[in-house]
Amino acid sequence: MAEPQARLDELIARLRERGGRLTPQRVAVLKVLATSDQHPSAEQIYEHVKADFPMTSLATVYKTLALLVEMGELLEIRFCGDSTRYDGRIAHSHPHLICVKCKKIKDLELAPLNPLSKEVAERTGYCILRYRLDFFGICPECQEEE
Amino acid sequence: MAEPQARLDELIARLRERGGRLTPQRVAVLKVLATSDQHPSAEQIYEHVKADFPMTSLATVYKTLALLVEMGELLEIRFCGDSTRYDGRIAHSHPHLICVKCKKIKDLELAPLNPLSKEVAERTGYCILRYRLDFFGICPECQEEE
DNA sequence: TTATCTGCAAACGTTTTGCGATATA
DNA sequence: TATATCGCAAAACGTTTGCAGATAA
Repeated sequence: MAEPQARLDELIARLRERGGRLTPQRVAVLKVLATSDQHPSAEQIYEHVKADFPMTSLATVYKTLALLVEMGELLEIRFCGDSTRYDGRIAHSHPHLICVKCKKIKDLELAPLNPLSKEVAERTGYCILRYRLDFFGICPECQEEE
Repeated sequence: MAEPQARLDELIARLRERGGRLTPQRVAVLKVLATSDQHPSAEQIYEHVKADFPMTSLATVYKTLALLVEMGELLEIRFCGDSTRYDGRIAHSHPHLICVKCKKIKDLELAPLNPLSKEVAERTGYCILRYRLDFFGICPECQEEE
């Protein structure tokens, strides 16, 4: 869990290193990603960005997200029936806890699976790039509502 | 890894128990699911089914898949940028190994994560329903091509 | 016989694209 | 100034839906 400001600075630095331009729209997207622990969708990011930057388009949000994913600075979380959610605060593989009712996504602190990744690589001959570990369930709040 | 025929019989039995009708289109879909270890997409299932059943529609394939998912007899595997893939042979949560180049999906035999699920449930108060553990990498064949 | 299921075609939501206009470096 | 990036609107894509007709039980 990087500090939002530190993470924002990091994202800006990475983009600059890459020779990318720092347009206000992009910085606004980066700010949302570095700040939010809600694992927002593209649409949600767009809504946030529009709040203090009304002339931004959804297409630009998507283009920025695609760029960051390609740079390895953004994790995509896609699960069935819903739009892709993004984790820009922690860029390395880590487990998530997803509520199937309210669609809330939380980061989970667990022992990293890197040793397991290594074992899988050795056993299968695959070059493992990343993993996804997601637990699907019902959060305490949604359990109460039932 | 259930025997294809046994798994097919099982799927048919479950559908019958549920009061569902065994139309030829449905049985053809079940057959593909019980037989294939390729984790096919809806489109791929449709192509297979059309081979010996040309008057089937893609909508019917989707409807049958949705029914089986709801029954808990089919696992959906969705990853970014691609269509949903289905695992009808092993219905309980289990890890997969996905090649990001050729999109091949293989079942992985690992110690089950049920103890970990339990730990997560206790620590978070969530009621855990299932999990997904997917390793993304490049398979030996695709590594050679590079 | 009748409720479930089918095929069709249109609708849907998300994401991507092509373009001429704009603004960063 | 040059070119990366922008907003727009249209297209693409996978998936779902409504409905009239067909069919399994």
